[in-house]
Amino acid sequence: MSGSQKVKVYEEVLQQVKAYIEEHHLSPGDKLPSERELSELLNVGRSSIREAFRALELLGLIETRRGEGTFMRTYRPYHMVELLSTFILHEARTKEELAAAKMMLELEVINKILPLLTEGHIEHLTSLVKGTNSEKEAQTLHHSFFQYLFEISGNELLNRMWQLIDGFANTVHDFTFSNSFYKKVLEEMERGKLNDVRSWYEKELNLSN
Amino acid sequence: MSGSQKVKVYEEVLQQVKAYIEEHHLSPGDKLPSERELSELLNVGRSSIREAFRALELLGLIETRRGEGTFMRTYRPYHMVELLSTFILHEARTKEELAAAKMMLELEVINKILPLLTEGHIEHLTSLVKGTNSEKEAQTLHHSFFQYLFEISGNELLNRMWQLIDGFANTVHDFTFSNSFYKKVLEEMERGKLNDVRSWYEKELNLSN
DNA sequence: TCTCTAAGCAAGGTTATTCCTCCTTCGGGA
DNA sequence: TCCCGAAGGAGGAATAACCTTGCTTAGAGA
Repeated sequence: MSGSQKVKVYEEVLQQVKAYIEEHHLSPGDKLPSERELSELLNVGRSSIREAFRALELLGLIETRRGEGTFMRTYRPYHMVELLSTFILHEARTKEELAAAKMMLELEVINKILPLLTEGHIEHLTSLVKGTNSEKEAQTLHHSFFQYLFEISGNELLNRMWQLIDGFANTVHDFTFSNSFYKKVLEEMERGKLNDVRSWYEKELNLSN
Repeated sequence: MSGSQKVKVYEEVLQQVKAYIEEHHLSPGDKLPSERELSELLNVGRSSIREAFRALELLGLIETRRGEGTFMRTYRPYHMVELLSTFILHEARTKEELAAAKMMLELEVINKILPLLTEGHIEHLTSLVKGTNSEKEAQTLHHSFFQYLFEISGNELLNRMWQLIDGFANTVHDFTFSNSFYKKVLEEMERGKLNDVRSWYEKELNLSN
């Protein structure tokens, strides 16, 4: 007969919690109602609340402290990404999609900050690159390099999208960029031109494949 | 006892499940042990198993079918991306950021499909644009125009991201593009050049501000 | 023999209860 | 004033109970 469109209670709870957060304008650090309170408020069992909370916790959106309560959290994808990594290593298609999204975001942020760049910015970035010699630090360099760019851009949304994608991408694939990549980017930044960065970027990707 | 045994049971279960999957070489479609079985096997309550399963389900790694069991699933990040996005967007959604993200995605998809374009694609897009005369249909045109491009690109992740941003953007602000915008885009597509699309795009945004 | 139906069973869905542990608070005594 | 301990609040966890769904199978009837 009619395909059971049954929405699970914990999914319903997720939506309700989301609505609650919006309604009360909760920000990171703010306290959510206790499991028992929510249980009564939404007329569902405490277990269902817990199932929803544990899912949100794994995503990194909330934090629950025993004896204290459950709190909003500034988003950190760390926990979830680590778990996912072991499951999705073999799916090539999503791997490519992740790489594409990552590249898009990183090229975009470079493009966006071009008009905002100051001497100080360039110096900071240069010192970042020059301070990195070992292979080990390469991934850290990449992250802090672009993190700095996103901070300059001031676009929180793009920044969060990037952090998420970057986390995933790094578990699936080792994006290692040669030191010269950053140097070239810096050179072009100083000239205010970025037309060729894309092609360099793509070359780097091929190298590390 | 050193007091705080910080690791929650459901987190332990996550690791055990991961180990089980690896040990038994489970692939998408394969069945996991039932909640009750796992509960006995790992010597934890069924609630804890459920908390772990619900978290995995939300991540998109497993699928549970009532009365049947729990099964491995081919990973699709889109489910989770959706939930995350609503939270992330809630934290950081200014009109400008949404517009920037939207523009980035739309320019990106144009760029990505350039090498893939055929005569048929161009014709389809042209007929879309020419068939739209009224202001009312403008938003629909924009959506179907780019939806078609994303389909050509085949990148599900970018498509998903765009749909989310587009949905949000449209609720916050009316992005209306003049008909000539699409014509220009099509012209440049045929030439295989896209350098100037960005500037047109930005002009359109200013017009509609 | 074939087919349809009803019973049984397995599995998830949901809730309620109970007990435990940890943290915060608050009040009394030194 | 300061310190300590009891009480209460909140999450952590286990367990039992009952429901719905879907599959399987045995049996009755055509």
